[in-house]
Amino acid sequence: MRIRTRFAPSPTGFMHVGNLRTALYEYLTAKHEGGSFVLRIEDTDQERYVEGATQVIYDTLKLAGLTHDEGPDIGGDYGPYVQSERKDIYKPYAEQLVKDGKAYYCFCSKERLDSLRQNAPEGTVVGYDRHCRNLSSEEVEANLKAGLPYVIRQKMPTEGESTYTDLVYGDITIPNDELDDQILIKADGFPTYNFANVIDDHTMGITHVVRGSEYLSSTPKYNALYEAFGWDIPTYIHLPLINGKSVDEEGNVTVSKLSKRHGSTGFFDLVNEGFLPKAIMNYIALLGWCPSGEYENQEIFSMEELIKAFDINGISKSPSVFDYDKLEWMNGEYIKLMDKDEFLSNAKPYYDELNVSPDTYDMLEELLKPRITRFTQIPEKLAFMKSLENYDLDLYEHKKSKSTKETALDALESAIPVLEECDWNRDALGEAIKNLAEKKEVKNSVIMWPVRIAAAGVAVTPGGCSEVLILLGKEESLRRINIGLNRLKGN
RNA sequence: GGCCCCAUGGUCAAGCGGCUAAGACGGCGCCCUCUCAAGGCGCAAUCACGAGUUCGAUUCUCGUUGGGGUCACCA
Repeated sequence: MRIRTRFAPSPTGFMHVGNLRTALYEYLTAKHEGGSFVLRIEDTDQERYVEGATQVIYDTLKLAGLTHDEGPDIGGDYGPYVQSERKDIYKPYAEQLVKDGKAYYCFCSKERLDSLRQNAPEGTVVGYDRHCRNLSSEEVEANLKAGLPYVIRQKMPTEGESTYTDLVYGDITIPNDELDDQILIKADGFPTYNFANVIDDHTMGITHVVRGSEYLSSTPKYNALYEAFGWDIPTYIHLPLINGKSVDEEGNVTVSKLSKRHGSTGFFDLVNEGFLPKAIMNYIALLGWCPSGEYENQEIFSMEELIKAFDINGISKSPSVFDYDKLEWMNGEYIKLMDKDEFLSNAKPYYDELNVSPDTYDMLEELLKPRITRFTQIPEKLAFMKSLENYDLDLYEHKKSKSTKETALDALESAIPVLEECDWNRDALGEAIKNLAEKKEVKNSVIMWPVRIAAAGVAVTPGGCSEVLILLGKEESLRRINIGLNRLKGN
């Protein structure tokens, strides 16, 4: 059997990383077996329509590297792939069920349903009371003729229990009296999500339904539908949820569904913060799934490797906490793996902002690669290049480097003429400073420390003395060192 | 509240009756070093609790506790 999975997001304009991980697992489930990955847009909720939201979905999948084989934008043999364009196919199915005595028209008003809920005994939650389940056909006819608004509900069994098998969670059994007579067709004529989902999955030939574990307890409702139509029930793969962790003012740690208060949860929010799509996908692949065999203990995976390594048996049952620190680390790993071109194209916008000389691109890559975990950190790392801040002279004091204000003054004074004569490249600068230190019979650091401080005006710089001087250029470096010298002299 | 699911370090997690209970992130320490990183080496830190099954339970069963999910004319 050729596996077919689908990603069925609703166009809300926002792609939660949890949804994206579901999409990833759907993609991997299909691709690992050489199957098809289908994109379907679930837009049956007309009130929630958001302009341009579908584009966000396409953009996300593209950036994330999840290439769908069928979808609204590329077509396929099972279209249309947008539910609102399929509107007309759902109702006949529902009416068929009514004809078969497996569903019924319900004329209950929203108000009646609300009061039903409000009048429920305290602390309990009640479902629909099946008021219209046994209306006589005359009553139904009359109501329809009178133009009363109606929905179509499915008759659910009221006793016994339902069991199904999930590939991750095993056998799940739910008492049937927990199952409501669910609405299939809404008063606006649109199908409910549940109903459309089943019709679409079946008519699109979906073999494996991969979704979040929040559907675990409502799956029997879906199955009841498959059974009512006499269709095969798909293979279910429910995924553990992704949580976030937060600490309140009193120091209490709480874990709950990943949401904004834990940090960014939108795919594009993360991308805008500097997280690379590949790193995000790699990270969420490992959230709730663990590779085994030859891939055991591997952390960095390309999409191709994920496809090869993916195994449903490795999916865990318990929810996991989204760890931004680990994502940050992984992002840094991806940066380290970049080749020259890729690194530069990512860094270039920030370089341009600082008027970085192309002569220093290679050196900057070398300096920055181990020091950044996101490209957005570049401005902060190179802030010293922008201007010389009015730094504290105590910076010249450094015990380990054996630097004091006195030695610093002397170092700068003697370094200036040397630097003025020096070629402005790494080797020459390094050599010149070493020679100077040798001549003065001091440690290299006695010269390097104050020169770097004078040039940068901050204690922490990416790279050392020579690198800082090169980044600033000869003229600017000497200007700054002279300023440092004057300040040390007390002017 | 009913129902369903889950339970190994701070986090991701391996384990699928017998192990000094992997690995990674984070933390800490050391080395390297003109700063900060990176890198190398090392350390600390986990089987929620209680019964039962068994020669032997992290692993199997039951219960307790804790956590999560779900009970819409939302998807």
